[in-house]
Amino acid sequence: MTVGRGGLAGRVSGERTRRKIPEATVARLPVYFRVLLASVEHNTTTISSDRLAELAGVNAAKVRKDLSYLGSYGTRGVGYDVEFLLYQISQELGLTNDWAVAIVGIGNLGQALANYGGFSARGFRIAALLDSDPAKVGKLVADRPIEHLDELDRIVRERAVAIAVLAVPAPASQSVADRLVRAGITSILNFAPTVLSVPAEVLVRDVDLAIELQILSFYRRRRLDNGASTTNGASTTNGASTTNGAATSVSVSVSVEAAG
Amino acid sequence: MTVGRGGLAGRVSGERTRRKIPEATVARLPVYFRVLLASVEHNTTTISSDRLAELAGVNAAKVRKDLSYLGSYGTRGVGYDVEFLLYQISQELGLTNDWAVAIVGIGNLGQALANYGGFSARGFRIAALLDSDPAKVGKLVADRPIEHLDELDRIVRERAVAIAVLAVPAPASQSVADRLVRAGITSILNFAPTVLSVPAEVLVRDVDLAIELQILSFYRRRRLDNGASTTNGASTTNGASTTNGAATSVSVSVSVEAAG
DNA sequence: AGCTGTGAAAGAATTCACAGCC
DNA sequence: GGCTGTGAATTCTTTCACAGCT
Repeated sequence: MTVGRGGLAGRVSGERTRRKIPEATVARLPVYFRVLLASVEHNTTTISSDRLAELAGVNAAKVRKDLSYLGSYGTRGVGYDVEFLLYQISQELGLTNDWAVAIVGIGNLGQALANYGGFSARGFRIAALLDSDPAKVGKLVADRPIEHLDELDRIVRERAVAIAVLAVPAPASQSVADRLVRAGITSILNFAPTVLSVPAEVLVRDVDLAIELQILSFYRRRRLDNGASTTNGASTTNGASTTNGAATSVSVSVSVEAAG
Repeated sequence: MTVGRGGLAGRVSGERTRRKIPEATVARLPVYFRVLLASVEHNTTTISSDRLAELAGVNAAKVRKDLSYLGSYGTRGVGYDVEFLLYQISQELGLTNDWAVAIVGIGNLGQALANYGGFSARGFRIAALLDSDPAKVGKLVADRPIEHLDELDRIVRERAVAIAVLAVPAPASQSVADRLVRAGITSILNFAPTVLSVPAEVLVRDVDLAIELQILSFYRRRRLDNGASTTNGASTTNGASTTNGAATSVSVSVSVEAAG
């Protein structure tokens, strides 16, 4: 349990037996991670829960409680060591694993994701871009050729792909998901506005962009109705942090045949 | 309170005094809405909480409780009238308002959003595409010309834009947000991986795509650690529905100068 | 003096379970 | 018999407030 500060060096043993981290906390850890990443670039070596809370848009008690689940590595009177915190969080989120990710469906959204630099910076390596449109196969997106969906099995096996980002149109999403599962994928980030049915051992997380707009619309309407009272409703400034149940998804013009 | 079924006709009065809808419920209403929209296309006229729960990936008690906040419009022994429910929800979410939306930052993600048909289907009208890169101005995306960010004030005024979708790179996001606020925008859907600071009356909702992957990674790792016990962790099949605190954002290659 | 870590209190969300209506 | 609506019980999350270390 030493590992003071400095490099993100090896952890000591006895870490597997950590308490269960609440879901709400899990959802915030990536935000802290992002903020800490920015701080470390400004050569900040130490940060207080107050400051971190401000940057992340939450309150300080929450930050302390959240971080305490990682094991209470702060120093009273001082704060947290930024690098060590980063290490702790990346460890907890499994970002040290270098997950291979396949993006399936290279329409506008798929391209946007392929070009998004943030993934690699945060422990995810894009290992394949797949589409079922022959006209797209071979084209380069983010310096990588699009491959045909039929190659899925081989690619998953050879490149040890663990996570698939599903960015195909809604009507194709279930059948493509079925193929992903058969190929051995166990985690899917689903951007299609559908509820996928998959075996229990497969994790699915939904992101639906239209739903986000609808939620925004709800709170806007409520504000207007209530005569724009400032101290009301949810999420103001930054830390909106509204609980977002099942999220939505974008279908976007991607061509993936309704495979079977 | 008549308004039986059939057209989404006029509501009766006395609706402003409805109880406060919990945040968690607000986040799920759009999911129900999406599912109901699909059901109505299959000519389903009536739906039970059980069935709706299954389609939405949640449990039935939750569905009933959620819908009860809209006012208890189900029929015991029968279920809910699909069209009427759709009307109720769209009313509640303010989808009957036809909000004008501006997409700011027309990189890959901005384009993906512009081409996403789901918005208009759900009460949002894309009223402008803005970018600060002169090379992009005038180009057509989804049959609409990109306009220069400098036109913002005029466009917001003339087209009554209420909501902005911010899809610019992270470093530009705060300054662009400042401009949006000055132009009179009061709701922002932020895709940049930053915590924006805005006046209290402005609503911000964050979506960070990398964070979604990180959350997925956490649960995957935990499963593996625990020896893949099936009955554990969060979110299995469909209704992942993990609470998603402050979400993340994608920066994507969009060119918007750091205005200011 | 400053800031973490955490029990205990308060508040929200979920789930149970069943009375009540069709 | 089937299904809604909802209090009550339970579980999860947030917030408070302060003891305890540096």
